[in-house]
Amino acid sequence: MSYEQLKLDNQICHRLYLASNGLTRLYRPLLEALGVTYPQYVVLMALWEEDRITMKDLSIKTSIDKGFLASLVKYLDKENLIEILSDEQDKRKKIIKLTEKAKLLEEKAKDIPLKLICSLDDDKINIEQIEELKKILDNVNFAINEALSK
Amino acid sequence: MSYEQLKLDNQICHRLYLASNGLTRLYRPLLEALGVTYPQYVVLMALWEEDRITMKDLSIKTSIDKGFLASLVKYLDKENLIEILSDEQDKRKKIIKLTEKAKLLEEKAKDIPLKLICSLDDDKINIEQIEELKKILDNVNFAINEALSK
DNA sequence: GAACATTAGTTTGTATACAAACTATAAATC
DNA sequence: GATTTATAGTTTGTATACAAACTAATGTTC
Repeated sequence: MSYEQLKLDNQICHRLYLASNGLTRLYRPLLEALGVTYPQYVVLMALWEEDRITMKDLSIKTSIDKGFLASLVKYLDKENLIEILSDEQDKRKKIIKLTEKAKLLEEKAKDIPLKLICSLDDDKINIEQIEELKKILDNVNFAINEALSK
Repeated sequence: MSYEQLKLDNQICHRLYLASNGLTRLYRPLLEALGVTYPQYVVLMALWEEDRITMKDLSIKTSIDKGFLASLVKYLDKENLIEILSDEQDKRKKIIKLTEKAKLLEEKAKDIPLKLICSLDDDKINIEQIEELKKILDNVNFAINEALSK
């Protein structure tokens, strides 16, 4: 007598939840070589792309909540992967800057995305599907952000 | 000088991570009416579909880790949404059973999936895309599970 | 049937994720 | 230029998420 729309198998959200958690678990052993976790790695990726940006900009770029970002940055600082500078113009702002240690890690990290894809059976997922997935997820994420900001 | 494959914009995983977190946030206000969080709601959906199953089967059905499931079940029990029976045949097993209170909640929950979809702008995401997404995610999740179990 | 291996479930420790309340600085308004 | 408002970032509390180590019951092997 269960409602069709409440069945787990009909839930797109549950599939996304499983995929996201599953990928984080797949990343774990690969990231161990860098000594960071998945969200910490996301922060590093953002900084490898654009160094010396504020907490605010880092939060926007990664879409990581400012509160959580504060704890990630605290950890990365403790691990000597970033430095926290203060903005002389605007004393509210903090500028996050990669250390040499973190810059060297980028070289070590560059093969991780490919390794992750390769660990997945390419009979099940091919390039076209990945591209299609990317496009749909961009639309979904856009719609989610729109809905959340209402 | 940043490596292309490390750019956030090229990360399929980051999109999945954002979509999953974003949807959980969108669910939050809808689930408030039930007094449960997203993972607790997943457990309820599993039980609405198939009541009186073991922790093991519940873990398989929801793909929720057994350790985490233990804490969810503990909460649902405290909230009087489930009862925990012990299997007389096999004393290791515990059987999870919905209470009347939880069965009544199903009626209240049945509109939630539609409400969630409706909160998203349908210019951005349509039915065909959702179906396509579902299909691709099934393949991705299959490949992830295969890779994780190696 | 004693010894060993397997299975079901719990506990513990650490890291995520995020709302909400907070502090400090800067900008806007009068 | 004092008052108000907005912004950048921190802290706190609660709930995920999961690995790893654990307990207790069941199966298997000799």
